Amino acid sequence: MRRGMREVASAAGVSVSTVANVLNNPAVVAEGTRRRVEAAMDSVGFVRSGPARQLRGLPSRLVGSVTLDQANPFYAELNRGIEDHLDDAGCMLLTCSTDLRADKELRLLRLLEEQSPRGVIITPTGEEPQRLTAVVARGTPVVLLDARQNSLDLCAVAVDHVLGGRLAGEHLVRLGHRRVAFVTAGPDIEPVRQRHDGLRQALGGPPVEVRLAAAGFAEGTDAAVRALVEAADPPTAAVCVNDVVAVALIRGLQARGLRVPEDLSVVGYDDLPFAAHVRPALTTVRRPIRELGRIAAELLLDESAAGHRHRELVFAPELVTRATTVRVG
Amino acid sequence: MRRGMREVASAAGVSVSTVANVLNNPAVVAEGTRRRVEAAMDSVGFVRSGPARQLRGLPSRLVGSVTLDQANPFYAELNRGIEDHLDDAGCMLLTCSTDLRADKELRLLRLLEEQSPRGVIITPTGEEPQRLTAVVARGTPVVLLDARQNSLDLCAVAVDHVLGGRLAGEHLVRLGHRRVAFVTAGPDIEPVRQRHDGLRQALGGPPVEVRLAAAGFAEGTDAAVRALVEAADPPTAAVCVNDVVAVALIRGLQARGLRVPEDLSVVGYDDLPFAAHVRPALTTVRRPIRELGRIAAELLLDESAAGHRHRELVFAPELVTRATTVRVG
DNA sequence: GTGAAAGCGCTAACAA
DNA sequence: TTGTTAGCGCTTTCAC
Repeated sequence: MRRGMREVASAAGVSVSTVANVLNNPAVVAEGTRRRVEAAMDSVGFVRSGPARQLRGLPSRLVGSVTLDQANPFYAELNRGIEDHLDDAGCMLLTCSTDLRADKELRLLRLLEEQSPRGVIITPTGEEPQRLTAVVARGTPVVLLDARQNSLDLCAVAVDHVLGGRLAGEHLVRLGHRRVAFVTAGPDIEPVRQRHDGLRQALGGPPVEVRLAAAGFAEGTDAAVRALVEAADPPTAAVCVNDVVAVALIRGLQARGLRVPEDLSVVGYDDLPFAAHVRPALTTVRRPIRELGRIAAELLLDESAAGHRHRELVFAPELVTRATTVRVG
Repeated sequence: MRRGMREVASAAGVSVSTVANVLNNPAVVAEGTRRRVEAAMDSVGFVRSGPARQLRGLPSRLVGSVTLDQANPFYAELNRGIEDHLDDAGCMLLTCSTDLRADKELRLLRLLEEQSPRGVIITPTGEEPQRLTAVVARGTPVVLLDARQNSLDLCAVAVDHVLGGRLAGEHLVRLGHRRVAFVTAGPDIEPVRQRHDGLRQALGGPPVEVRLAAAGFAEGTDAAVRALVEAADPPTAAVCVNDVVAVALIRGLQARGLRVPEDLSVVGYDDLPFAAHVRPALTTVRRPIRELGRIAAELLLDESAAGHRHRELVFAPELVTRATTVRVG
């Protein structure tokens, strides 16, 4: 069934080392022999064995990507960026989703390590790096995504979320908003806290905090929306932790007969492809998602290069003004 | 750096085969020895080598997924379904994107084969199965996704797109529409032709054909939109090849000052998560995307089971009526 | 220019 | 109950 170098060798009437030479050192083999071997490869349907090469200690062509959820459009886009860069290098991407569960992350990292990948790009579920410490100690290169490097010395690709939160806040302040909510869903992981901090800086004080019950498009928004609009001194604007939450919020507001932006201005985060296409079009904070993935892949592949030095790249997000924010009295 | 069974063996003062027994046949090894070996595994940081196991002919834990574009929300969702089922079986997913290019597909299939995966789940770029024939002949299990099985005898997970097109068409006919357009982007691959056929059946005649310049959310819609609305006898409704195209169309219409659904009813396809959240909310044809992925993974893993018989599963899509379609004069 | 041989980490059949 | 051994497909010296 599976034809290897041995089959090629016997079909071409040469030894396996000659076949190996054709593959790895073609200059050294005679023209005619080379042709014969190449023909034999075609006719037997030769497929080089990656596992065997790895066993010999050659660099693996596999790279792991550990995100929160590859179905989430943000991570899907990110993975595509990673894939694009890896593809140029003949490498392939193993994608996995942790669902923000530390135990699943741990298990996935183990599984990944067993494939002896060239490295792993990870959006960590938590800040404590114990899980990663072991992986790093065993020599698997790790690139952090959307997480600042901490005790571990690693390459990292990050976004300045403090700036992102500040951009959103300053925009609203410029429009005259004074009471502003920060709307999240799910746990307060580090990037979320940073956005919160930035927003607070811009407002000169803490925002009103609102938490939706789930991260999905329209799940569990009702209670949060009610809390938001029925507050004693209701906010006039809301900064959301991401575009998905923003859309869920807008939908919840509309369901209660409230208008965006007239009754509440809303700012998203990420500028996912759909952000420009919901109605009203979403004002949001953009980060260059695919580029983030590409750079992460680049850093990872560079780990194996001689004289590699770990680097941390921080991207600056930018405000994209659309139709969900307006000036307030 | 990387600690294997040998290191564990010497740390525990046993032979490698005893370590192997602890791993593969724990019942056979003495309680005390087992504990000693397990302790040694922990202390040296043992990671089992997948490549070495594969070399020995054990089943691979890698599965390839070849889609058009993993950043596309449809395929992202699909891959998540695949991942979920694979994860239960301790397998991992290699995702790659062909961008509908046959040459890239071919190259990716080669790369995948070199990893000797347990199998490959593929949304083929074209109908000619030559590329796949070779893969199948070499013994790699292949499951077709969104493609009917053809000359090759393979497992396949498909959606009845003729029915899908018909559902969209019948809905519009019920609303009194007579002139209906079919709006596509990109090449007419088989699933697209099937939707077209279904629509034609419902209409009792061919739809007006409109092709957007690109598949992206809002790219190149302008000319197509103009052609659509400036036709001598303009259609009153449009069935789109997918939700992304539908949103692009709606946006193009709105940009020209036309209203949906008053000036044109629009039907999408897929019911992607955002479909319910664009405004007006999209009437569309739903298929159970994640489930499709799960089943595909299930079929693939079953290929290695004794007595496996190839199966083709066809899912029926269903119409989801929202706000982009209305009754016409 | 070509081939023989050793060994990567593991498993499985057999020996002790 | 544990150890010895051969070999999976490949690369890499080193001889020829």
